[in-house]
Amino acid sequence: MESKEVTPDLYNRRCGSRQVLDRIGDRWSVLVVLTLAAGPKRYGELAGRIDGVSQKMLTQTLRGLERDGLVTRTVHAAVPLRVDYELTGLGRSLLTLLAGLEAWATDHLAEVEAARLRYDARASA
Amino acid sequence: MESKEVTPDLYNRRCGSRQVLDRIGDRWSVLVVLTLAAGPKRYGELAGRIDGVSQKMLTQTLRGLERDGLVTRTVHAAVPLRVDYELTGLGRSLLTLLAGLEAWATDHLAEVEAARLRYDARASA
DNA sequence: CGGAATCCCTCCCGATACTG
DNA sequence: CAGTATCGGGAGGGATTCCG
Repeated sequence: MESKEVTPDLYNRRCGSRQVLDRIGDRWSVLVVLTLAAGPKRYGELAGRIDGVSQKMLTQTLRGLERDGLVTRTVHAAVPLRVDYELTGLGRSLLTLLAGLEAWATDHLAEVEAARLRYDARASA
Repeated sequence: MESKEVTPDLYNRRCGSRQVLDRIGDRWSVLVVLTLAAGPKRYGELAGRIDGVSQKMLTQTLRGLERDGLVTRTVHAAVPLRVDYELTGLGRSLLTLLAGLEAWATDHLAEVEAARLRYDARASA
């Protein structure tokens, strides 16, 4: 039998918690979840809001989030077709943390950029 | 002049905050920072602790973190060579958030896995 | 011990075209 | 409008070898 109750080990690549982290680490997942923070959005709205994402990656990301129970996908049988995506309770619980990351990125952007300049100056010296 | 105070837009791929998020989103960066939470660690200690990371990726990740001002690299001129890595103040400020992610991954692992089973069952039906 | 450099291959992702 | 299918380039990342 495979190990199980050995304290979820993020550092073990076979541990599920590592896989969860991998999804969070996905470039687009974070942006999609944050975009859905304000409420349900249509596919096209997401595509328009998130700069640089291809339709393929957006679909793939949404499927992954849906599979993990973070978003729901609702098809409205109309013409033209309409599909809404919305955060689940689980998704919203993650949203809190991701919003924290967004805030951190914004708040410390200047420090990070300053550090980069310093580092690059040294490297070229 | 380039724009500046226009509210950093995470969704714009050219915005620096997006680049910061990309680094956070890096698979190994998160694990390295979390590993350094307990205090300074040698290169070899990091390599041994983080399952699945190659020496190349570990070095590359550490360079990136150092460049962004999240960790410091200290060389002790001894034989054999000894190099310590340690979180900076900036790194520790991020650590708080990452620890939150780790906790989330652990706490909601079961829910995510359950959601996956449900999704996969539907998909194959 | 802690890297740097090289080779090489996978698979991520974007662009395009087609379907319901 | 909201996808699926397919193809191809390129970067990411592993294994190996050599250096200080």
